[in-house]
Amino acid sequence: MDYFIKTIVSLLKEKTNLQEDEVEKLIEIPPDLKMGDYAFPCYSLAKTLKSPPNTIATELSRVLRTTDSIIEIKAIGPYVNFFVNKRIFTEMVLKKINEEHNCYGSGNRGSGKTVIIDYSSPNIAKHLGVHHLRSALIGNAIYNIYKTLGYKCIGINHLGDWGTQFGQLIVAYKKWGSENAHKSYTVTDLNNLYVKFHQETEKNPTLEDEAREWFKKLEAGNPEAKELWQRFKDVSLKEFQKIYDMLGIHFDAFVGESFYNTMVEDTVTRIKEKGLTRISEQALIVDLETYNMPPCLLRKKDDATLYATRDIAAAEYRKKTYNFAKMLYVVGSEQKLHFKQVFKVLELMGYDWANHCVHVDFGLMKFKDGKMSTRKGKVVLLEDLLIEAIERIKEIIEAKNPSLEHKENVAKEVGIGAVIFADLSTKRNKDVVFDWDEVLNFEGETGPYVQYTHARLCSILRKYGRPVTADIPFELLNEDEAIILIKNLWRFPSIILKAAELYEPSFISNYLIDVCSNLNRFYNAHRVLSDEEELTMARILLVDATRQVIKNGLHILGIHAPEQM
RNA sequence: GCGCCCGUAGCUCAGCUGGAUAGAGCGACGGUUUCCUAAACCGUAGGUCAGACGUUCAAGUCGUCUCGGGCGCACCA
Repeated sequence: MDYFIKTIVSLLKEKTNLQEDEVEKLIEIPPDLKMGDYAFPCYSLAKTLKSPPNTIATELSRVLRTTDSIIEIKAIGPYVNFFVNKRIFTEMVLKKINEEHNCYGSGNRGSGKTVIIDYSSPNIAKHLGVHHLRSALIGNAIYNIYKTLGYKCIGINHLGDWGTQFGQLIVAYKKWGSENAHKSYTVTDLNNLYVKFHQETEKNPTLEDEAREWFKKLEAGNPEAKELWQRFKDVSLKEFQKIYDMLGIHFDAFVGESFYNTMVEDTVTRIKEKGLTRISEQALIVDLETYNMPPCLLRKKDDATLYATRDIAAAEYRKKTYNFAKMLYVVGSEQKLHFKQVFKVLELMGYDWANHCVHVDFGLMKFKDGKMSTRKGKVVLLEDLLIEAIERIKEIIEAKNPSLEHKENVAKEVGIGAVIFADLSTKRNKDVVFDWDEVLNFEGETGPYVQYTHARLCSILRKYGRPVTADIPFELLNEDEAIILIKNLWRFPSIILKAAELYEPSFISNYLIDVCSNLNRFYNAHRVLSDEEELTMARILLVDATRQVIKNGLHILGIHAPEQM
C-alpha cells in the first residue's frame, strides 16, 4: 500500500470506527489536482451515521490532524480531500526510480511460480499474415509482464503441425512438386501446393482419400511421409523465425501438436476410465450437456483424434513437465467455446489445476469489407507490413533528421515499434479493422510518439553530459506539470500489476501515452537546461526518471527505445 | 433458434472495477520555433455514453429487455 494512503487510512480509522481495509477501498483520487491528492467520500458514513455527507465531510476535516506528509485536509462537498507534502512525495518517487533503474516496476510476487504462455501458434505451410500479429504480440507482452513480476515464464509456440492437411500437402508435393525437389522450397511454394490441391480436388475427389491415406502413413511413422513432413516444417519454421526475429518475439519452446501425438492414446484412456465418455454418432465424446455446452469430441468416427484431444493431452503434459501455477492460452475469441470445453473436461478428470488455465482471448482482425481469409488470398503478409512500416519511417527520418546516425537501425526499431504499439494499444477483446493508414500513422497516440519522447529526453541528458544525482532540492520541482508527471511515474508498478491481473498489455501502452503527454507538456512549458545550477539538476533527475519509466514500459511491450531518432 | 463479445465526438479509442464538470488521438479550423529534437505543444468546434426500464444517496460503469454489429454452436484447427 502507498505510504500516503497508509497515513490517511490510519488517520481516518481513528475517527470513523471503520476497518482499515474498508477505508482503503474507499480512498480515491480526485479528478483535479487542485482538489487534492487523495479523497475520502463520505456517502457510506452518511448512511450509518444518518447525517448528510457534506456535514460529515466538514466535521471530519475539522477533527483530522495534519502530519508531516499530509499537510492539508479540506472538505469539498461530500469529500474529505487530502493534500500531500509534495517535497516528500517527489523525493520518494524520484529516489526510488533512480535507485531501481531498469528494475523500477518489477516485483517478486511471482518468485517460485511458473507461468506457461501459449501464443502465436501458426499453421505450418502457411504464411504469417497480419491477423497472426495479435496472438504473438499480446502473448509476448504478457510474457514480459509476468517476467517483470518475478514469475518464471515458459513461452510455447504450439505449432499447427499435425492433421489431415499434411496428407494433402504430401499428395500435392508428390504430384506437382517433386520435379522441383532440387530447388529450395519456400512457404509460398508450399502454400501454392496447398491451393493447387484444393483446386484439383474439385475435379478429382479421390485425392482426398489419398491424402487421408498419407496422413495415416504419417501417423504410423512411415519414413517417406515423415521426411517430407519434417521438410515442410523446417521450411516454415525458418520463415517464421525470420519474422519473430524482426518483431523481437521470443519462445522457449516450439512444440507443435505432433509432439503430443504419442500421448493422446493415454489421455483418451484416462478420460474413458473416469467414465466421462460415450459413443455418439460413431464418435467418442464427452457429454457436457449438464454444463450447457455441446459435447467435446475426442475421436472422429474414423478413430482419429481432434484438436481438443491434443489440447487436453498437451495440458496434462505441461502440468507434469512444468508444474505451472498458471497457464495462459493467447488465442482468438472465436475459440472461446473450445477452451471452455477443454477446461471443463480437465476439471471432470479431477485436475484441481483446471481453473489455473485461462483463455486469454482477443478480438478478430479483419478488413473493412469483411474477414481476412487465406483461401481467398485476402491477407496482408506480416512481412510486407513490417517492411512498409520501416520504409515509411525511413522517409520521415530523411525529411526530419537526415544527419541521424544508424538510420537503418533506427528505422527498423521505430517502424516495428509502431506496428507493435498500434496492435497493443486497444483492449484485447475488441475486434480491430486493419487499415494501412491507421497502422502507418506515426503522430499522436502512437509508438513513435513514445519513442520520440524518449529520444528527446536522451538528447537532453546527452547535452547535460554529467552524471545524474538524486541529491537535489526536491522542492524545486513544484510546477503543476512536474507534479502531475511525478504522480504518474509513481503509478507504473501498479499499472503492471493490473495489466498482469487482467492480461491486458494495453494498460501499459495507454499508460505510456499518458506519461509522454505529461512530459511533453512539461517540456514545452519549462526549460530543463539553464544557468540555475540547482534547478537544472532537479529537472535533470525528473527527465532521467521519466526516460527510465518510458524505457521500462516499452521494453515490456517488446519495443526498442532508441536514444536518437 | 441458443450462447458469448461489442455499441462513448465524423473516425479510432480511454474512462483507474459505482463517485465530483465524460477525456485523448486522428481528421477540420486557428496559433506556437533567434530557446534542450515541431514525430512536439496550445486553442476552437464536435456528446441524449445505441434505446427503454430498473437497482442505488450516486450509473458510461451493475441488472432486465429491445435494437444494431461480430463470433461460436459434432467429427477443421
